Amino acid sequence: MLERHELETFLTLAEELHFGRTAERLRVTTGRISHVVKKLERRIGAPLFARTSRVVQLTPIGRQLADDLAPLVAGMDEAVRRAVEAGRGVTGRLRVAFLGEWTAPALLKAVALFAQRHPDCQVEVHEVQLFNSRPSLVDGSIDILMAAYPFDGMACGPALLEEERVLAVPAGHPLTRQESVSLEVLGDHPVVQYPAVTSAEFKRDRTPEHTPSGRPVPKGPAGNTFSEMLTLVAMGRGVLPVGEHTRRYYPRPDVAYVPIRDAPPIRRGLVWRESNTTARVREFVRAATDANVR
Amino acid sequence: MLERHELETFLTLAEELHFGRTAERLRVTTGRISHVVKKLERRIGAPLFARTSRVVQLTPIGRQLADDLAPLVAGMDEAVRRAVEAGRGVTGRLRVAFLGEWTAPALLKAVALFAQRHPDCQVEVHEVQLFNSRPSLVDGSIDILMAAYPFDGMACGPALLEEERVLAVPAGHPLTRQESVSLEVLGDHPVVQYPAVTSAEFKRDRTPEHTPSGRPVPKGPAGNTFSEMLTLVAMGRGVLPVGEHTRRYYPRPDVAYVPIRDAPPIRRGLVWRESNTTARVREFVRAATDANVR
DNA sequence: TACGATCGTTGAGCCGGATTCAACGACGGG
DNA sequence: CCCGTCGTTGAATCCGGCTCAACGATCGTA
Repeated sequence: MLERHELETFLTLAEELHFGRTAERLRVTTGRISHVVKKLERRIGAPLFARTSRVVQLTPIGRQLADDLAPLVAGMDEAVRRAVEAGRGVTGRLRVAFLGEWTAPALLKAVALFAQRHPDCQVEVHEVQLFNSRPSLVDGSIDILMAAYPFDGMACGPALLEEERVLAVPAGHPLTRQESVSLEVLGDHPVVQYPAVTSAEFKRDRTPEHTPSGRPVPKGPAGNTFSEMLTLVAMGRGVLPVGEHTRRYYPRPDVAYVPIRDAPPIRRGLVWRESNTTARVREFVRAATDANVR
Repeated sequence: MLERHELETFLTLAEELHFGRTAERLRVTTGRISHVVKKLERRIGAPLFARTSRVVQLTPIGRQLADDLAPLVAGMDEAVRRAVEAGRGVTGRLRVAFLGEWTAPALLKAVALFAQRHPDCQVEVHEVQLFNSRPSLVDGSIDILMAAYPFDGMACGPALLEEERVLAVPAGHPLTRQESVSLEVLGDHPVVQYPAVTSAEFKRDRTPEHTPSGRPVPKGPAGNTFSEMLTLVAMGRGVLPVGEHTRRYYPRPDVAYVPIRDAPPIRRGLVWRESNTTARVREFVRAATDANVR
């Protein structure tokens, strides 16, 4: 296998047939060209160029080699160019998705800014559900997802949305008489569980196994979708800490919400497959940050 | 354009999917692999491998690049291999030729030894004439020629045959009464000239323009072939210094030969195009030397 | 014919990047 | 919980890519 500089030197000299011009094109000295060609010829075992101080020409072996190598080198350049375009270029297509329609506005602001900055890159906006959000990222059917943190095993950008947590309880539940509750109350009621497809880390964040003081939290039944989980709450099968947006976006007469005073806010932002960290993705995250963080 | 070590590192890792084995195969440390891959990824602008400390896999961009590059690199290796085979290998076909049948035995001894040493290389023996000897070498229709020195612009091996010079004169010429003559006598008689196709250096060696003492040598007519030149001598149009083999191989009753006492011997050996210095050629020259020089 | 201009060659020497080395962090399994 | 396996990281080292300057060969020109 030849070194890059050997390939470049040989092919350029084969094209120019002149040491001076070859050296100039490659930004080196003629001495370098001479050395490299000589070493190549020693390696091949025969002269590649027939040269006097007046004229340089390819020998038959040299011509054969040049004809063989030129298209291969061009192909390599093209392959690398394509890879760089895929990785560094901000063109082509970018598929972004949201999970829960109430997060769509923030995503659309990001899309607008990104589209303005990169008119050559086509953006598709999709919606995914809880059950297919991770598979969509893993199989590449979407590039970026606006989702709630934590989102295990994915790269994530800065938080774009924050909201306080509230406790969903059945309408008329005794807790509704309080202004706010502490996380400690989770030790006193079964807590509805997220479905198995969500990550352990996510579940620990939303439905902890212990209260701040260390008491175990009784596990209630699990739902397959968020609506199903709220229905379980309405049925009196348990309580569920949720974001306060739920008040507005899931208005149900059979469920009431009580602020949780000592829980950190829920953060949301963009997540994507680590191995899909292309310039497109980085640029979209930057646009989302610029558009949503004042 | 990627460096050779980048190509090798990337493709080997894409094959092994394991830093340790890749490092072992390439005889470097794993740190090196890590550095090179990281630099490549910085250049491409996106991850090429998705790696944890347990598993290494290609990203889509990495797979695309590997699939693109692998056949090109294989093609380059193959092209270089072919060139090395043409330059360094002693196989294929070698065309050797003699000029003047009396030199054939020395050439055939060389052919025999070469064929014994390199049974995989087919040798063809041809005969050329004065007028087409140089063109045959230049256009590649023969690789090596057994010829008299000097042979301008060609590479040559060690002298294989030496012979004393004699002066060809018309039968009954006054010089035939002498045991030997000096080169000085060339100043006293027209000298038959070699044809224009022969090189200036060769003509200076055979038909000098000045005697050793500096007197000019009168130029006689030129012949197109050696027989023609001897005929001019027979016709009394001039004299001609020749090798003593002429006595035996051109026995003519109308030409006599007188030894020249102060001329260096005529040397013959193998000549070939400088740009055709392949291993085949070098090996044939070596065989010829071994077979003919005691 | 001597001179200058143009070109490729050569060998010594310098410098930067290729490579190593050793310490470190991450992850799974017994 | 510790240990073994793996990949990462940054400083140190060293080799080879490259320059530089002198040289030789060749051709046009005064």
